[in-house]
Amino acid sequence: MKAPPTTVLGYALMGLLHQKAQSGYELRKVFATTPIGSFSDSPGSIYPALARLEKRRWTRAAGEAGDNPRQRKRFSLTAAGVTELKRWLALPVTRQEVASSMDSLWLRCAFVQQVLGIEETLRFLREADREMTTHLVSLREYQRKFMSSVEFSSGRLAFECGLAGVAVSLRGIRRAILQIERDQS
Amino acid sequence: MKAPPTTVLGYALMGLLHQKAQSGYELRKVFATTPIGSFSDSPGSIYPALARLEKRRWTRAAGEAGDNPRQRKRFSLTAAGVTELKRWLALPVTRQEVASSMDSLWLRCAFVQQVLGIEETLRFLREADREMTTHLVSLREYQRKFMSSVEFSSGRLAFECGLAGVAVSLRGIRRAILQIERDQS
DNA sequence: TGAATCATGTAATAGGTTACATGATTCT
DNA sequence: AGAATCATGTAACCTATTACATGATTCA
Repeated sequence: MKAPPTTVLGYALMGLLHQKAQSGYELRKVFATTPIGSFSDSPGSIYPALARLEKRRWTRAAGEAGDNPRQRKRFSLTAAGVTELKRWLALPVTRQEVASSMDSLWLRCAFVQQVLGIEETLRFLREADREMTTHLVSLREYQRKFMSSVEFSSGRLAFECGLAGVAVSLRGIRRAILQIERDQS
Repeated sequence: MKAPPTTVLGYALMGLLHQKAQSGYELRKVFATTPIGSFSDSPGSIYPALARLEKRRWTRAAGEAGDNPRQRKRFSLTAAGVTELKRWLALPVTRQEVASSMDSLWLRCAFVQQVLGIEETLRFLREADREMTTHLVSLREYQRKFMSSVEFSSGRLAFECGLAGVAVSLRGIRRAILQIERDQS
């Protein structure tokens, strides 16, 4: 239908810039040295992505000394950038995101509390809970219907690990919900 | 360095064609209706991918009636295709694959036993065990060093779920190894 | 001063996504 | 016959990847 405003990488960069203004090089190091999603740290992905954000006026680059383009730049979110980041984080959790874009969901999960606050986090986690529960049910149904034959068991292993991974994530989310509810009362 | 022979999608198609010769439409339905990886079922991805495989002589298309290009085709693996699939499945499990291409690893896992047999499956699973163990250790080290501060806990949630997911997968793989060893004796 | 690293960028290429197009078959 | 679905394909666009290029800074 309509093209999405930017890519998951774009939102990852915006989330990191929301924490603090940084240079492209520092952002690359985050991707290279921390287990935040699985984004490439290659300059060929980061700098074009930053340029796209700048063209949208969601970020602003401040050259630290003079206007030499080869100088270190400090990127920061604009007000419009913060708005867009918030919009993306507040987007409803869909069945499709849970089924085939868990990386995007985890990324939103990583930023939502800091950017939107605890109320919205709770809403977000409850939505994730609901959608993942549904997804898990349909995975189990599929397993019952089509994976019951013993055939080749490493194929089953792949399926079961995927299923177990979803189940674990769901448990984590439920625990987080309970924790927040406990803290609030 | 050098471009990979084909994409993960290409190997997914080859793995499915190894099970049985199928049409592009049937392959699309597999992606649309089963939880095998998260490949798009759009014709714009499947048919070009099949065409690439055919150009490499890894698959052959047999038109079922006449040579009308709009007729249903039945794709099957050639001998060279089987060789290439086996080569890919036998590739060593690397740290990098475990850290940022688990989808490729699960796909290999799903096909390895059927295509390479039980001996190679055991070797594959043991390699995966080794690399995932190492990865898990480094994740825990990162957690100890940088995630100890309480800061924003939904960020921690994302990290911990990722970590728990790896731990669960690893348990699954170890259980599979034990199962195979038990069956062999 | 020379080497390593910091820091930003570009060019070529290839793959995926969306939307569109087209013909064949099946069902009512 | 008309509608729905089966079935394959193409075109435009965008993004990521790889490799290369270039200048600035730091440190021995």
